[in-house]
Amino acid sequence: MSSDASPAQTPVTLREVAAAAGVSVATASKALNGQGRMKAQTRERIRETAQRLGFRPNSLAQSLLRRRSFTVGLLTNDTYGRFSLPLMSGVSDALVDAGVSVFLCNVEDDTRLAQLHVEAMLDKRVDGIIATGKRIDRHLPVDLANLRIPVIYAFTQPDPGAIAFVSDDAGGARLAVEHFCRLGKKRIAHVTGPASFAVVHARAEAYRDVLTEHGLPVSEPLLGAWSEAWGHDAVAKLFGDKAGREGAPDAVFCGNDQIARGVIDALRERGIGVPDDVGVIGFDNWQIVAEATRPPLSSVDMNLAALGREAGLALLSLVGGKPAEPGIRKLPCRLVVRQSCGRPPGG
Amino acid sequence: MSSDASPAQTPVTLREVAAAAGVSVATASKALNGQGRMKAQTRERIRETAQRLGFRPNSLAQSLLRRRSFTVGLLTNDTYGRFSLPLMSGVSDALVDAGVSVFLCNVEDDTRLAQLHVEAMLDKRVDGIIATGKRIDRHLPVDLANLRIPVIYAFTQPDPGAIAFVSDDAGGARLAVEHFCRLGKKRIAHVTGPASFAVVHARAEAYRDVLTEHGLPVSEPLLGAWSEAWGHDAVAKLFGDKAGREGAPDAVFCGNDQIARGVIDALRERGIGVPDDVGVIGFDNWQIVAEATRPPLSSVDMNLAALGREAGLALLSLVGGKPAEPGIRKLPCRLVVRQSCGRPPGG
DNA sequence: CTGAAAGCGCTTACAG
DNA sequence: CTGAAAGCGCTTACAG
Repeated sequence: MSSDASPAQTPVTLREVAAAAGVSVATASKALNGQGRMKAQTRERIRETAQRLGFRPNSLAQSLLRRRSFTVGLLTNDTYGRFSLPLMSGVSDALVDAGVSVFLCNVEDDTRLAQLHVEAMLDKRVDGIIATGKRIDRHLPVDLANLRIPVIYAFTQPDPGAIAFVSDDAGGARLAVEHFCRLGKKRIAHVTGPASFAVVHARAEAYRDVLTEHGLPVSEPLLGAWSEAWGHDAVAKLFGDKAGREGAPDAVFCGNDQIARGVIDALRERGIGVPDDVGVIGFDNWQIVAEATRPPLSSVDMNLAALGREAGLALLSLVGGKPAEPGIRKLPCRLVVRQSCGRPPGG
Repeated sequence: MSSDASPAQTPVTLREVAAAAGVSVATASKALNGQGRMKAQTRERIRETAQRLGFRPNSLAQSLLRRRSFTVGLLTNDTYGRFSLPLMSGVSDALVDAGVSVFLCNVEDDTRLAQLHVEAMLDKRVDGIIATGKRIDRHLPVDLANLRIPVIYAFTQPDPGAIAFVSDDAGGARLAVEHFCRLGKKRIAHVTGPASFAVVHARAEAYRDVLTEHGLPVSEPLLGAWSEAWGHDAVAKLFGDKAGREGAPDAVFCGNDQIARGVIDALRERGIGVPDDVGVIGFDNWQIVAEATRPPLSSVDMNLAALGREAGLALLSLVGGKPAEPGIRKLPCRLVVRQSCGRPPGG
C-alpha cells in the first residue's frame, strides 16, 4: 500500500528523472552513464534522483541507438533436453553477467518452425545466435550460413567455415580405456551405439588405439542401439552361455550410460561381480542413471555446461568485434569415477 | 556470391524501402501494415519493393512505440530440466505463433541470480513472466508479486492472488488406482516419496479415497526417497522374506517412475512376475525410464507440455488486457498404459 | 559545466 | 490519396 511500492503502472523515464533533478535529459543521460564532464555534485544529485524514482533505462531504446540488443538466440532441436539443458544453462550463465539475455528457440526437426524462430530472432535484432542440437553429426533443419550476425555452433554439425565447439569424444574414450589399463585390466571390450553416429567411430578408434598402445588384444567393438536392452544382449554375446569365463572380458567400456546399465544388470543376473570380476565405464555421465546403477557407474562426462559457457563467451567476443579463427574446437571430457570400474591394484 | 544474398551488413530500413518506392516513410509504413487508405496500386508497389529488398521491420523500434516487446521471460529453477523442459517447450510453442519470443532464465536456487534475471527482463520490457520450477510446493527464490507486468505460475508455488497452473496430482493418482480396480486388483499398495512433498499427500489421499470407494482394504502408503533404491527396499517391506505370498499386494502404485523401476527390478529378483502376479504403475511418465523397465512401465503423465501451453496462452491473454480470475488451475493427468499394470480380466 | 538538436527505426494522428 | 510532423526513450556530437 506504500505509494512507493509500485506507484506508476508505467516505468519511470529519463525525462522524469531529468525533470525531478532540474536538468536536461542530455545531462541526466550523461550523469548516469558516467559520460561527459559536469560538477560532481550535479552528477550525484541526478544519480540519487534516479535511484529514488527507481529509474531503469529502457533497454529497447538503448538497443535502437546502439545497434546492439544485448540478446542472443539459442536454437536447439533437443526436445528431450538431456544434452541441451546443461549446455543451455552454461550459455545462459556465461551471458547473464554481461547483461545479455537468451531467447530459447525449440525448433524440433521442423524446418518451418526453425525458419520462424530464426526470423523472429532477426526481427528482434539479436546480436548473435548459438546453434545447438542433440547430435554432433547432424545439422539443424535450417541454414545459418549467411546471417549477417555471428553464429556459434555447439554440439551440433557446423556449416563449413563456422566456429563450433564440440566434445572431444576420442579423448573421452581414451580417458576410459586408459583408466582400465591403469587398473590392470587385460581384456577390455567396447559395447556402443549404431554405426550411423559419428561418435561411435571416433570413440571406437580411440579404444583401438589405446589398446594397441598398451599391447593389449583388440576385440571388435559391438555396435547396437543406445539402450539398456542392447547392453543386456551384448553381455550374452560377450560372455556366452558357458559357465566358465576364460577369455571373457574383464572390463567393458560402454558408449553411453544406458548401455552400461544394461551391461551391469545383465552381469549381475549372471552372477558376475562388478567391479571385482568385470569393470564397467559408461559415457555421458547422466547422473540419474549413473547413480541408480548398482554399483554406481563410472562414466565419461562431456562437460556440456562448460562447453555452453565457452560457446557463450566466444559469441560475446565475436559480437564485440574480435575476429576468431573458424574451425571446430574440441573440448576435453573428464572421467567421473564411481564404483563400477574397480580400484587400482592394491588400492 | 550473388549480390542479393547478403548485400548489406546492415538490415534494410523502412526509409530505404520508401525511397526505392518513391513514397514517404509514413506511406510505406501504412502500406505494409494495411493501415490508412491509398491506391491499391501504390500499396502493391510498396509491398513488392519491401519484398524485393528483403525488408523486415525492426522489432525494437516497433516495441518502443507500441509499448509491447513481444517477448516474455521464463524463469525456472529446474536445472536438471526433467519437468521444466516439456513445460518450456509447451510455452514456447504456444507463443511462437503469436510472434512472441521467450527469454530463458535459469535461476537455480540463487536469489541474487534470480534478481539479476528479473531485472534484465524488466529492463528489456518483457510483456510478462512465466515462473516455473521443479516443485509445485516451493517458491522460486524471488518475489514476483508486485511487478507491474502480468505473471503466470506453472508447476511452482504461486504468490497469493496469482494465477497458477499445476497438474492435478490427486486426479492422476485416481487414474492409476481406479485402473487397478478395473483390472480386478484387490490388494493395492502405494510406495511413494518423502512426506516433505505436498504431492505425496495429495496422491496418497486420492489413493485412500479410491480404495475406500471400492470397498478395498487400505494399507498405509510407504514413504521414502524418490529413488530406485527405495523401490527395492519397499518391496522387501511389502513382500517380506517369506516364500508364500498370501496377503501380499497384487498391485503397487508408485509415486514416481524411478521408484516403480526399483519395485519391478526387486520383484523380478524375487521371481514375482510383473504384471501377472503384481501390477505396477508409476508416475511422471518419464519415457526413458518407463521404456527401459522390464516390462515397460505404465505411468501417469502430468501433461507438462500442455500445461506449458496453457500457461503461455493465459499470459498472452493477460498481456492483451483480458482480465482473468486469480487462482490455481489444476490440469488433468493421463494414464499411459504399457505392460506393467496387466490386462483386464479376460483381456 | 550544461543544454538544444539530431537521430536510432518505426507509427500514428493530423493536414493538405 | 499522400506526406510532414511529432514522438516512443534514449544517446551523442556539437554549441554555448
